[in-house]
Amino acid sequence: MSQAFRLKQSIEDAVIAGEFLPGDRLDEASLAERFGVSRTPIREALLQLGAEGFIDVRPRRGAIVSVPSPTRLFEMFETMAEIESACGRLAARRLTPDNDAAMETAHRACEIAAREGDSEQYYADNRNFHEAIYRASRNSFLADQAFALHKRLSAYRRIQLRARNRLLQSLQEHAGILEAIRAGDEQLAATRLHDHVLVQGERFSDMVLGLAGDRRSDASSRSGTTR
Amino acid sequence: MSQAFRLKQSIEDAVIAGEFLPGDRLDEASLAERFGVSRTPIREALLQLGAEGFIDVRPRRGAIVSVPSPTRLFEMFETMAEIESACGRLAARRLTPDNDAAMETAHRACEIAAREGDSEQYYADNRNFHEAIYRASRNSFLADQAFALHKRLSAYRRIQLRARNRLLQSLQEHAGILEAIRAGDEQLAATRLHDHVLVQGERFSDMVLGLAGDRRSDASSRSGTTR
DNA sequence: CATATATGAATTGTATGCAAGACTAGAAAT
DNA sequence: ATTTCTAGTCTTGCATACAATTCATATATG
Repeated sequence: MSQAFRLKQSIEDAVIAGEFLPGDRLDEASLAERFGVSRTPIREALLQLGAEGFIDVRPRRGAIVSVPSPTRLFEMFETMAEIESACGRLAARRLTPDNDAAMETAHRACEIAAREGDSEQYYADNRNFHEAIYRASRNSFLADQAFALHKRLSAYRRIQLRARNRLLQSLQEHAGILEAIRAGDEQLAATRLHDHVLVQGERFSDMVLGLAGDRRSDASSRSGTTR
Repeated sequence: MSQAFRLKQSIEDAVIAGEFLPGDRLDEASLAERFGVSRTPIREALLQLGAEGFIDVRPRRGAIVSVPSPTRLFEMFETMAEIESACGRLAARRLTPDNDAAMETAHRACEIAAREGDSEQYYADNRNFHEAIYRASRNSFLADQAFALHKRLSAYRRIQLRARNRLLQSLQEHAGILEAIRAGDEQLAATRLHDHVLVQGERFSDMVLGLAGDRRSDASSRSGTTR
């Protein structure tokens, strides 16, 4: 599986790098030619990426880079916010000097990139910072989940960071998150991470989602409670 | 992919049903014979299951049903606890009459199974109850993640629920969770769900730690029992 | 002119064959 | 007796071939 594994990584990298955009078709034959292999390991790589949710493999109709609907995208970011919150909560509870130092290093790198306004560099350093938090949760499984989702959202996060002053605001939020984790304040760390990821999207998504069904506008939804 | 997709489902079901125990080898040739297909779709199914974390495909060394270490298992349950907390928090915020009714129905079913001490039935109804909460988060992506992890842990959860009085305690916890969600108390719902899930994890990892040492030999010696 | 249909091209799904790495068992050596 | 080496067998990884389905284009029909 050496071949297929490398291919999976390569294709995933290409998608993350933006070489294939959401909606682009991932044709088995051309990928096979591009990488100089047969279709078999290409298929295996694509199916694995499909299982991870990275791409969309539709039976008999080929694979495309996933195109989440706006609603789905909100949901993904909201989930990311919840998972990062969890990481921050655990990090605040279990912080070790090692993890503290790693976060500090990553934060410093972000600081430099932000000062220089290098959004491409900030994008990379930002990822390292968040990864440091995932690891600081001292739950490698949770960290894996967080990292996987982070990768899936990278295309959209990148766009988000294009805005210039968003860089400095992001950095400031990072400082606040670090502070809360170091203070061992689980609740605060969780809240700040949540807001950092979701910014103001949460209230908006609540609103959007609320349109679908009747919100719990009190009385009516609570009428049939205990019995 | 019709073939491969069915196979993926079948193999996953077999693993969940306990037909293949953790540590068991998933040989391509015998699976191919069993399902009357060639190795190709079998390989594709296995690789997908591997990407989802259900099984462990080691390059050139074949696939086995994952055997998480006690530490890993605890991490998985802790992650499950965090994800379920998140579902509960959102459910408390967004509860609709539909979702409320679905949870109520599932809860009633659990009640009956618990009273009759039917742990196999409770196992199924319990799953429905938790799924109802996932859906009540009104975040289908989060719900998908929750359900996927729930499936991965099913083998361990099932064993856990064997303990008789655990059924009644579990039911009581369910009631408390429902109450908190209906009251719109996000924090309480999250805490109660967290504890509900993590208690299972802790109990189980205690159990695993108790018989830790033989691991593999234990799994293989039980492979003929099937129930 | 629009819609429906049919035919050919392109693409995916599965089977098979072969090469290469991993496992097993037995012999040799300490 | 234990360990190391080696030969043979078994399993996986990849390529190729063929079958089945979808897609595209052109033609026919109202």
